[in-house]
Amino acid sequence: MGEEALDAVERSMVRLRRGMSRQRLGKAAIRDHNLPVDVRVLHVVDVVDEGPDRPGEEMSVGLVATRLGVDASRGSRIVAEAVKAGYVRRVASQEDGRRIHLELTGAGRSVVEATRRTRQEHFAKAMGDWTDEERAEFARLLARFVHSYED
Amino acid sequence: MGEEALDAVERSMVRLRRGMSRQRLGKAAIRDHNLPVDVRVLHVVDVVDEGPDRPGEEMSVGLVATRLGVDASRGSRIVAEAVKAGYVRRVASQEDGRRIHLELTGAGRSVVEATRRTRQEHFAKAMGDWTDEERAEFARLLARFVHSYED
DNA sequence: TCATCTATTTGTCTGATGCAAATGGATGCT
DNA sequence: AGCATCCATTTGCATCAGACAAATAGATGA
Repeated sequence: MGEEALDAVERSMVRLRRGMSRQRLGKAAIRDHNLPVDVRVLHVVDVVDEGPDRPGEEMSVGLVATRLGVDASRGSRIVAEAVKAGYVRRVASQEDGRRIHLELTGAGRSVVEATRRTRQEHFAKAMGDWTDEERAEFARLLARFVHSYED
Repeated sequence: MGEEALDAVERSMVRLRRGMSRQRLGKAAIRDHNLPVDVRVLHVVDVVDEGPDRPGEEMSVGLVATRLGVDASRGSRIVAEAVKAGYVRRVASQEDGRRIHLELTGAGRSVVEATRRTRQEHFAKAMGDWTDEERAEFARLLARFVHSYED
């Protein structure tokens, strides 16, 4: 049942993953493309923008680390970079002195919007000759897939 | 036009990418999960299994490097690992002494099949409650997406 | 107050990776 | 033929990401 589809999805996913990880830009590329900052910083900005898992919760260094799939210490350093770059601000929790809320700064918000727009253009090009129905269906199925996949 | 769909796709892709790169298994995980070899070796095996870009062409170290999105030197080293692990064999080209063909060994082929099966089960679980039509449609659109995306 | 727990930071070591130089065969020109 | 040049691959070297473990610091409960 759906053997072919499964096979096709698997092959596509392998290639997609490769295509994505190929985008890791080194320092040289960053200089050449005149990017504002390191890509890792952008990841942090994205994560902070996504907000906490549940309402009431606050963005923390630990949560960023979890989302990025890295060690807490690595998370700490990456967040420090983002802060130094001026895209993320640390706000001390009033309730728990160990905890630190992370917020986007104005600059951070612009970066989020800019990168999101860029990515969207990129994807829009990939789906250039699709019908609206196909785009909508793909968006729906992909979201569902990602949701299940994250377990 | 399709603004929402585009936004949804973009967000899903960001998360998917994170989920995928999170799977990078360290040495410890390999030991714990009792994996046969390093994950990088598996990537090489996958690439070699996919075969060359065009018929007539042969798998080379350089092509593997390109597919993996790494430097030629890195490619060379990773291929060397795969060879050492016994999954890939170097075959000297009879036409061009500089060139080396890469082939899967029997063990390499088994690894490809095993990992492919594992991944399929993984994805099958993620699409467990989908209809056959949805799976087929997703497979179709995803393949199309990946194809365009690889430019 | 002390013990313990948790979030974050810092110290340190390993390994991935890129860049540049070296190697070695192929090809073309004189 | 001899030589210059080119290209695929390999090797030397330096850098940076990232994990593990220890240190810090506030919170909480006995």
